[in-house]
Amino acid sequence: MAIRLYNSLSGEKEVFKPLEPGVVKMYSCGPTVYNYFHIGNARAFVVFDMVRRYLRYRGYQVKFVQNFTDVDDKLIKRANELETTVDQVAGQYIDAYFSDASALGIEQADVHPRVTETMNDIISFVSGLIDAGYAYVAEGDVLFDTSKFQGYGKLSKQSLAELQTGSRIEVTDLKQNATDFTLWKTAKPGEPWWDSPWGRGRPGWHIECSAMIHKHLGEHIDIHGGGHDLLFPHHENEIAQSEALLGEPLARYFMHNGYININNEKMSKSLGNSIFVHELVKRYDSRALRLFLLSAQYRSPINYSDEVMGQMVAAIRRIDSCCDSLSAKMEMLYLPEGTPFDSSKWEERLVEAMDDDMNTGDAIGILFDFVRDSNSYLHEGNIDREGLHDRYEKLKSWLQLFGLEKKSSEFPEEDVTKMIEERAQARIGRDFAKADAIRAKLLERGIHLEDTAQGVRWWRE
RNA sequence: GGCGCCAUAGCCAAGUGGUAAGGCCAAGGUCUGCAAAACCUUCAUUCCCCGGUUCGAAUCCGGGUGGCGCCUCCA
Repeated sequence: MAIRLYNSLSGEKEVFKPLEPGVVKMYSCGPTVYNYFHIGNARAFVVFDMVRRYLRYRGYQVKFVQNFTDVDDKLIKRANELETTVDQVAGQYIDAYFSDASALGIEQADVHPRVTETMNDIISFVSGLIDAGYAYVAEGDVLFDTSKFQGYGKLSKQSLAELQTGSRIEVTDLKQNATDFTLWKTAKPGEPWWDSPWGRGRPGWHIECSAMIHKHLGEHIDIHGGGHDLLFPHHENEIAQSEALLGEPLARYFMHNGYININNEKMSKSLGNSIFVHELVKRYDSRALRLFLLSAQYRSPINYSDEVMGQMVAAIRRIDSCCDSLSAKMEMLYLPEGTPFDSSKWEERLVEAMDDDMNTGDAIGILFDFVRDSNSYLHEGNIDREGLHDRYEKLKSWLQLFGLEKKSSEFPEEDVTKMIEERAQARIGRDFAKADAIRAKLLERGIHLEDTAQGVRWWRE
């Protein structure tokens, strides 16, 4: 069985075969750190985190790089608004990225390069393009000459002629063709700058990724990812830069995730409906948000709403409940040892779903099938230690694969424990009025109690 | 104008030629001091519409209709 991935280059699902057997080099476009990231950004981060986890799950050694754009127009604008420096703004939102991403179960990449730390490599990349005849200098700016690169448009499947006629790109006097794009930009007064052979300035947007990929992963990589909106022009331009200088291919597979709508509307600044993960993780169990982001296959558009989030919270509770029940039963004394549980059929189903272009919608369906099956097993009562253990381990390994494992940081507060104990005593004395009063009191604080054969279980909303 | 995507129940979502997974919601039942959780049962004769191919189509082909994205910073 082989993994198949939809490759934006071909527009088809292709059998995944890395350049070097067993090793995957992967790059995904990270955030411009001028603000907290919103759920649209989050989808891309979660999707490629999931891709990375699954490739590892299937035995690949994955080297994953995701950048931070820490100098650009938006950052400069933001720094001016706040009357502070670009460095300060970038630093603040990089910290915020790591904390919000971690809440979403997104693992850190192997390298998180920053533009400001890659300046020498960017400058020599641009120099190389000029020397090779693919770029020209115009009044301190450096531009890529799209007419010189034969493959321009192969990712977006646009011909140069069409792009130029339909173009809304700002045509300046500096550009030889409307589709030419900036590699290096002269600094205006008050803007951050770096010395270069073309004067003081800073990199254009696209060049950083080409330079970073080259620096950290080499001349060719296996997977390049990002949101669908990056397909053109960003990734098209990266291909042009990298392949002009280094030869084909920049990446063997380009993967693009779909959009998120908010209440069936496009999320956009002008509608003022952007939703930031930084705020959302305060309202919901962050695993519910991650589950939402993985609930559909990554290329489908998904729609965010409070109703859907409510469904996700319920779904997470169903998983936790199954996990808790399995582990609670294992604590029982006098369990027969039994025989190992054969989970290979389940595993086959999951792998088949995920191998098919990371079909998390299907895979999560299978996860819930397994939850139901495990609950039935528990319900029948004919349980044994091996059966419980093996099911528990299977469930755990799947939750880890999806990044949905429960964090064990929730310790009961002392007074909660005390009240639960008090209620247990009341129940033993058959003082149900008192027991129910305590339960109601805890519920007001969002704490739900469940009486089980193994004692009281509780969870927080 | 060019390139591309999508349409499956109240909500979400799998299913790409063999007769509709799964989750949430809802109804009935079992269990429970009562709840909750869990389990069992029920919940789309039907997959936007119209043609066609086929023994057979949600799935393939043609034509509609309705949404959407990119071509400008953008996940």
